[in-house]
Amino acid sequence: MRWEEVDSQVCSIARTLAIFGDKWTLLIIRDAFRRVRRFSDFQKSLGIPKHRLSDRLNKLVDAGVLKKILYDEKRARYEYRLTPKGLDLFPVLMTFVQWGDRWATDQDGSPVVFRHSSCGEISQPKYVCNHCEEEVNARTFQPEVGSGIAKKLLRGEMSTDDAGRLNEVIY
Amino acid sequence: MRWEEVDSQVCSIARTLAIFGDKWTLLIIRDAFRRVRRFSDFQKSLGIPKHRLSDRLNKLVDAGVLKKILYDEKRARYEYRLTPKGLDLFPVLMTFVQWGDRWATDQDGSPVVFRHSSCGEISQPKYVCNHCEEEVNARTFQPEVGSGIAKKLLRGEMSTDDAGRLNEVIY
DNA sequence: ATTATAGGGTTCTAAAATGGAACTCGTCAA
DNA sequence: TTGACGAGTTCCATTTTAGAACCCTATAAT
Repeated sequence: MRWEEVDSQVCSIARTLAIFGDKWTLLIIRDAFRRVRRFSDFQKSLGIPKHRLSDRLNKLVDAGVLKKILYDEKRARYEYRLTPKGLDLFPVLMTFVQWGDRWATDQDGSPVVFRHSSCGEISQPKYVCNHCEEEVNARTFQPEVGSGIAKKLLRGEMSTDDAGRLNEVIY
Repeated sequence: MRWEEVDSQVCSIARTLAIFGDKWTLLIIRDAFRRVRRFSDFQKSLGIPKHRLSDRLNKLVDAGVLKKILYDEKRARYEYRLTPKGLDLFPVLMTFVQWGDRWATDQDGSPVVFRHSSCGEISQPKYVCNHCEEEVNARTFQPEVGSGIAKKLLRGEMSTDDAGRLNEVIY
């Protein structure tokens, strides 16, 4: 595919990357989770050029990941806040944190740790099957054709070739 | 920060994005999990220009995420395979899949579903606390200064200002 | 009343990243 | 001997980015 077609791929990873697959966007989201809300605060925190930030924020609002909330009517000033769609990125950020903690820190260790307010412990969350609660990994998880592909095959909008290799695949 | 400084940020998200924060890299990783291994197969699968693919594969090898395995001595042909460091990206990809399934599919639903071979069920994995096993979200997870920041504060390599807002933060 | 400042945007140019096509260079198979 | 394959490279046009300067409105300071 060409990059402009990425978001029309029948692949949730590709479609998600179509929104977040650039240098800055996920850092903006990270800051939003840290309660950064205003244009100038994002700019200070990230050091991103203004027009780039402006562009990214608008795209995230268009994508429904952030919403603008008026806080100064006269000057038309807005805060940028996570929508439910944006808040749902929490696991994405946490997997980045965990991977970075394991593979991309210096000798000082994890910059930040997380305390789970429900149990009070410092937690390293894990990714488990919602049926048996066992931790999952690439070897125990096999992809199968889902409705998103199956329906397109039925309607003849996809070739089995495109969908083909799925059942011989690790992940 | 400027982008070149991103990987020196004391932030695991920033450091992870320094490797994967571009259009193609995570799609290459996705394909690697799908057992795509050879240059031409990546190219066919992705439609990425060859020199771009070449560059990305080399960077991933340098980063220790992929390794080259000789499969044809005479012609010096290599396969690209995930290292343990690369395999550890599985949760990252799965969170992308889940977010995309929830927020970026058409009406046909999830393109791909996953069966957990341990229990035999179609699974929607969830992210749980490793102590109490409760599912986590932004509200129940509070960041605290970890050793990576604490040690730098002690050595005077960071200002409390940089570390400051951590304890009033959601995520 | 005048000036300064904050917040948010634009516009311009130079530098970097990207895409597309053509070219190379050993093998291998017909 | 010719053609094709796999894995690159090289060159050039296009797009994306960064950095700086400039603009505009409304409040705050003198």
